[in-house]
Amino acid sequence: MSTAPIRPSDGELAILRVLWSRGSSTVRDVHTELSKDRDMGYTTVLKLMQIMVEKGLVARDERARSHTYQALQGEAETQRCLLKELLQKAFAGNRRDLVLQALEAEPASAEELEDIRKLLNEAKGRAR
Amino acid sequence: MSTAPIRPSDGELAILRVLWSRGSSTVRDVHTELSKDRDMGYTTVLKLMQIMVEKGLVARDERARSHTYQALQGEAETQRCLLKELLQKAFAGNRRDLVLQALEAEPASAEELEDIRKLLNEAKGRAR
DNA sequence: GACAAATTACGAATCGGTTCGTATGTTGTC
DNA sequence: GACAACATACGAACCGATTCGTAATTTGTC
Repeated sequence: MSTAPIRPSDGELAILRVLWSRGSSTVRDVHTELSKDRDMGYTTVLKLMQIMVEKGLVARDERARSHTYQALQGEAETQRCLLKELLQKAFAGNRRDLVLQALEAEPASAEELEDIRKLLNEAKGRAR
Repeated sequence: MSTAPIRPSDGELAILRVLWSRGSSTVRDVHTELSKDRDMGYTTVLKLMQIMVEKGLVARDERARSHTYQALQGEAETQRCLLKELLQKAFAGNRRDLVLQALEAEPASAEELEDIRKLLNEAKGRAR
């Protein structure tokens, strides 16, 4: 029923991240939030969000003078989409290698590893 | 001592993949290999590989008439670079979530999970 | 009502990546 | 040597993403 997730660009992803964490937000909200990291103009964010509406990435509520936007696809869904793409392009579909590099990217704490081990056990329950 | 890995574009990554698997190759070699999947002109591949030389992604041996190219950065190194980038941009640095989505992207076989579990144990040995 | 502040709309410049046509040079064959 | 096949070099077009300036509109304040 739901369509396949749309692959957001880097800029779009940054905006989605804000919408996921803040929920419905105005352009000003998003711009304020993003300005903490990067340095971008207000209308740049506005334009990007307008494009995202066209693409179906976000919905716009125009009832108030300041339109509010909300993400139309979930965070996990989007992450999976991007990860799948990288898995194919850079890892030839080999998930074992991907997890390996994820663990080696930076030293993992014992706690972090324990967290991941739990995930693995849950996945094992579902495995065929 | 070695410089940080260079982030290859999608096209460059496809070429690197060929160089990693075939070793030193000519433009023709790479073009033949890539033509199995996509449909791209010979000079497109040539141009791309020339640019990669400029960027320092590959080295070119011009002694023979058909120049041969070889990758200057390793596969694992490049994978880690790309993964790290995605980890920051899409997962806010949360590796647990990344592994979670990797496992959920497609159902994993018990064998695959066992493979990954082994990785985890090795990482645990190194953890602190 | 007049003015300042905030907001949306939109065209245009720019940039990196990609693609390809064409020019030019080299090699091998008859 | 002439020709065909193949190689490199390179400019140019194109595309999506990004950025921003400017205009037009609405709102709030005095």
